[in-house]
Amino acid sequence: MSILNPHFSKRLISWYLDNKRDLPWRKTVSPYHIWLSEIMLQQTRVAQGLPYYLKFINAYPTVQDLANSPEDEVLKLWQGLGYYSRARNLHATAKMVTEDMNGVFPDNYKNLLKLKGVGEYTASAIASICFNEPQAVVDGNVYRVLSRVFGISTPINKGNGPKEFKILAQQLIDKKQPGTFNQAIMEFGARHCVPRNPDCNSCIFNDSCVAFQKNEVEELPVKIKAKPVKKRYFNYLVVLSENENTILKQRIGKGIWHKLYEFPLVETSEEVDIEDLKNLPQFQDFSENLDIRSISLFNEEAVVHKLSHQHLYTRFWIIETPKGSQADIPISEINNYAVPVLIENFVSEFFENY
DNA sequence: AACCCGGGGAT
DNA sequence: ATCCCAGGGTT
Repeated sequence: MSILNPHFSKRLISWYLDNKRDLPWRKTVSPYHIWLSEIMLQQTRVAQGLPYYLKFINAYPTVQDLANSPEDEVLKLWQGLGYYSRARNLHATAKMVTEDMNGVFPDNYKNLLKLKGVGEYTASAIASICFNEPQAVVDGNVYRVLSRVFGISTPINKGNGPKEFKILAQQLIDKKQPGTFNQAIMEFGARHCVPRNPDCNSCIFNDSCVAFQKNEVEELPVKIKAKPVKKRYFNYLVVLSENENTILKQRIGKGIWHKLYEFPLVETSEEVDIEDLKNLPQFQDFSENLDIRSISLFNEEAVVHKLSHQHLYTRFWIIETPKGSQADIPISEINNYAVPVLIENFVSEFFENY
């Protein structure tokens, strides 16, 4: 017999009050601050998101400040945090709240869901924490805690798995303190019921946890495996003019790093040498109106930039041009542009002693 | 329903 | 290497 509501929530919240971390967004119920923290923490660890949260509330004390900032500036502050659609949607929502909603966030789950970048999880988090609405959150922590404590082997990322867990979480939530319950179950998953080697012997649920009793803790939750990563081959064309200018392009359309900046890119299906590169139509388009004095390869060994779903084998080609070429961005100003970490790493290495 | 979207930390 | 992280949008 598994643990029943309300014993589950009482035990959980008691644990939380004794063990919760002291985090800045736990000192407020301001929808702007809670919303900002929740967007940043999507698929992102607290330790990684925290410095960005502090940067943002410092740069943008209010939603109006965020709305009035140029998108490029928001992306620059977001640089390095990944999943950049979050930053674009964040900015769009700030403008919507400021311009169309009189600067006031929606105060309930249903209307919060209408905001760009706010899905079921985030709407539930804001509604429960800021407005005391009993909407249960279901994130990676919740899947893990519930699948183990209740011995549920339904895959969390297939079919009606998500719905099944949402229903259970909704049955368990403490309707008098939904925000505390939601944060408690996530904190418990993050700090105690961890993915690997959890300390079940000291767990508050070890008298009732189905997975512990059946020795299935390591098998839960069940998750369908992702497809293997794709390999891609990037050749960045790093222009260096005699007067120390370069060329940056903003990425457009679909795909990774939308709206971030990078050097002109030639993608190939495999690694290429300098002669292959020169014969590629993309390179010929690039060099059409460019007076190239020399081309040299910066890194013989490709830099492998690893994303969740693709590995980018990257080589940087240094292309020297005379003064007054098309290169229009002073090298010293590259740092003003939002660039992928891959580019940032190259820039800091290459130009460190330039 | 399947696929795409980053970067980093833990094991 | 592999897994996972306070998920959401698009197709």
